[in-house]
Amino acid sequence: MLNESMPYSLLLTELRRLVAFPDKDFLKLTPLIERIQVKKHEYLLRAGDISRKVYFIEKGCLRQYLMNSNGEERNVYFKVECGWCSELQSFLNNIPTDLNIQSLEVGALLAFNQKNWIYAVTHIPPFTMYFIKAQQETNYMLKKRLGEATIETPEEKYDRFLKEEPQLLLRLPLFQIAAYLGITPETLSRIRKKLSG
Amino acid sequence: MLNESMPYSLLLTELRRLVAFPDKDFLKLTPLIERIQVKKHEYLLRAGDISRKVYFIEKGCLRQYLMNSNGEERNVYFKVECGWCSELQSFLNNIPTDLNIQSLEVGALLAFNQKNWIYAVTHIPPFTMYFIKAQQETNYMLKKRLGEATIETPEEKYDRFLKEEPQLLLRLPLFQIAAYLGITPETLSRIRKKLSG
DNA sequence: TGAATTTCTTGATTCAAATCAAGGGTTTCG
DNA sequence: CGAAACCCTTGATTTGAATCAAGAAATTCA
Repeated sequence: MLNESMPYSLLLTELRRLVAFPDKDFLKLTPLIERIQVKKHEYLLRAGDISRKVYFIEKGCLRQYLMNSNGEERNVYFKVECGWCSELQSFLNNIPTDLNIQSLEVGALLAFNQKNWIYAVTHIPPFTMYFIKAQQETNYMLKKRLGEATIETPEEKYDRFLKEEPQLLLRLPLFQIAAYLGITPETLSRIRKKLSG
Repeated sequence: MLNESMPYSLLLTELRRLVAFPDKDFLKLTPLIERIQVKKHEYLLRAGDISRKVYFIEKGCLRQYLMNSNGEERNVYFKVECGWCSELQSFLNNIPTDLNIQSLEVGALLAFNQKNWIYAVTHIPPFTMYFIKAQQETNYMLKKRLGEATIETPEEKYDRFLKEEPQLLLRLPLFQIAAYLGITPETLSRIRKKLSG
């Protein structure tokens, strides 16, 4: 019986959060995985490149972001321990991406390359089902954030952030949070002052 | 050999856009499908309810939207012929949704209930793979729209809409487009006047 | 440790889009 | 067909957040 002290235990725990994942299937999965160490501020994917890996975070924090022609950035999401970070549009179709993935901390990642990921998703049924459910979660989060992005005031966005993702406040610089909420650092600073004073 | 004049041909065409879909698998799929006629303005899902169906549009136009506590609405997306419309967070987990799905035209839909959909995705491999790819497309679209929602000006948003989804302009009222772009109908009207004059 | 860099705060000002308001046009449907 | 409801446009006004600017604080790393 696989347990929590073994390598890959974080991944197994995450898989079992959404589906029944028999040990025998997990033993088919682990040989497909590569370990990667990342530095703070290291890039894992840059706009214009083709995504070659799907990442699972054992330790650290990644951001996925878009940049417009003026060089302004918007963070699509942050992912931390037990989260996945990928850009499948590019990864699955071998086309250049518009998105960037950057590490914001020293981190430890698990990675699948294209061949191994496609093998896993087509030959390990519980992984397939896990993946569909995980994609669905991301999808739902994005739909909600898209609605909120244009309907909420800066203060409402910050309140929601505090309520829903307070742990991120402790590990991210405020200007990254501003770029996530879609407001300027100055506005964020003023909201925080107002709420504290 | 299945062909384009049969029932469900639109669905088959769409499935084959993303994966190889053998006739024998398609014949396993079609018995799982229900046909639904919808009226203009009919609701297929309301916030607070549990989603019981996944819809494929043969004819018509659906919008998926969020409403805030002031009753203001934001359209997450519009889907037309050959598109899917669903809220899997609710559908797969049997929990109430935050989202609404409404028909904007008289329409003809194909629908899967929960039991049939889960059967299809677990027992018809090409459908599984199709679904992962379709989810990934939605995901990518949402990430891009989320970034654009907070970084672009109203005029840039309308320009992009004209460039990327011009066909929607011809079939939707302008206030629905405004609620999609995240601007007021007045602002949209002024942008259009400026561009035409 | 300390200089250099980066990040955060605060103030003054500007401006674009929201809001408020009202009239004209169009569609719906009894 | 005609009244009612809905949708779109235009104008006047307000306002909240962006921008511009500068200095303080914190962090990085040689």
